[in-house]
Amino acid sequence: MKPVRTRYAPSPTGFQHVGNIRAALYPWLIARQTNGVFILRIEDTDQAREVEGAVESMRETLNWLGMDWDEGPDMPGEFGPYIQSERKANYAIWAQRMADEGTAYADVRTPQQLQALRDTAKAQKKPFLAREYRPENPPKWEPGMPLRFKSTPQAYHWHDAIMGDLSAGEEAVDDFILMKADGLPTYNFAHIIDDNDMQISHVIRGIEYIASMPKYLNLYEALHFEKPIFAHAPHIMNDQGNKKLSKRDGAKSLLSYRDEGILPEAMLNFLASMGWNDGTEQEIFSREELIAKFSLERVQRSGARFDEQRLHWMNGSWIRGLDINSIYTLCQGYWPDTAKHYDEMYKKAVLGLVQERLKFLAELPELTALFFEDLPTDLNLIDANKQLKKFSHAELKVYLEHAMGSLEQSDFSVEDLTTRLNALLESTGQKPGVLFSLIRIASTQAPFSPALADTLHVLGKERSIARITNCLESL
RNA sequence: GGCCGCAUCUUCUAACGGUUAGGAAAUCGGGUUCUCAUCCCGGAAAUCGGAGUUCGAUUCUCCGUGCGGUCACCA
Repeated sequence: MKPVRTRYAPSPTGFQHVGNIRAALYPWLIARQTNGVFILRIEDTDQAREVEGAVESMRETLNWLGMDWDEGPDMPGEFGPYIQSERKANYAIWAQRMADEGTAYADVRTPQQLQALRDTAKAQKKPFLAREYRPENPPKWEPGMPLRFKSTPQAYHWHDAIMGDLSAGEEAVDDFILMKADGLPTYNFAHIIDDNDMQISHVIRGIEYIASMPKYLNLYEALHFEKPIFAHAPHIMNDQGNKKLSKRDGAKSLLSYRDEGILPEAMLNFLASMGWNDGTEQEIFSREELIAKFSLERVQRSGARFDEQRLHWMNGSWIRGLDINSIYTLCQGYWPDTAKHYDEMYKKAVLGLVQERLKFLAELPELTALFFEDLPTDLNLIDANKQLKKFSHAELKVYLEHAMGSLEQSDFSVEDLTTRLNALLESTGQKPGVLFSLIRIASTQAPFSPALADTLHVLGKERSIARITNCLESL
């Protein structure tokens, strides 16, 4: 068995979104579970589409997710360089060899001429096959001229590790451009040369390449290259389910999910479980479990729709599993401005109360504002409350004053507060829905908050009493 | 349009040819001494259609239909 060597080979054309990165996740998982090698290769043969900073942002994305690579632009290996524009000499050698052998020919026709041919075929309702329009006396190929593969039409049956047994007729095999007029190879040529040079064992990529497989298979044979294992993963579709996820279609950068406070573990879990499961009812998988359990054979053959709600649920689940120190570290940078005057111990106490409510870290300010600043008294909260609106302000004031009497005696430990709150229920003869709502609103001025005794405890005696006094004055 | 592929609740999905078609998200109802959330209990919710093979089909075959991908000197 050949050593496992997989690769992720993005083009530096912009940020990485959910669709792209899943094409990196599968080969990474395969490499890691087999103690194989994961390679990062930059496919920058289309200079026109290149975007400044794209490589850096891609690197940042992979780092965030903890997807490390063993060979790449910044990790020299014995098969480098790992940037295609630096491998021109390699392609030139193979191009020359094919031209000499006659398995490729110079094609100096202009794009306009080619397009005219296609248009004619289309007008005649005939499929256009470049191999049916080979130039009669092509010039001898020289670097700088477009070079076109001279295919040998035949039908193919092949196996795909995800899609299963596939086949296509010979009409799917055609001549295609290997070298462009700018001296650079096309993807179709470069990736096959590189995969061979780099001894890639598994070519794992998106399903958009499946239509080209017959052509690639034909080229492998012309080159006498050994074929790797192929695996084509279905697309992740947009939330309407009608298109593959793409930047044009509004797909978000993966880094923007990081910025919103999605945990890398959750993102990895989510990405992997869209289109894959281990056959059990397990939904939450750690990085290690994913590495141990993932298999291409169990990847779904149909596209999956991107469901952000499910991502949030999964992220909340990961957040709940964190210990307080970890979550405190992660929350740096997400606190409301008003939190800057508070110490670590206080913030950790607050986190303890809101942790189970957090779906993503950027929600922190709205969930915790009440712990860091006194919100303006808002009697609407009382008037709109379905338990409290039945009472007059005067009646509520009596209850609240009564509660104050007891709270002023409290040491504000959770235990004492709980005892007192319960006692208050008896002495007023009131339901918790009324009494606790009243105290909660008076002391937080927030539409919702964590459990009452816990909240009062963290807020502290001085602050709680002051807020209730304030509310009392407004009633 | 040609070629290739896919098809289970709204969504992500499970189910050696034999199951009351399972789980999770979302949603609805109830409980956990207030709210929000967590947690627990419960409800509603699916095999695209038609033939065929078979004692028996979500599962195998064929035909429709729908959806996706692809037909560049882009990847």
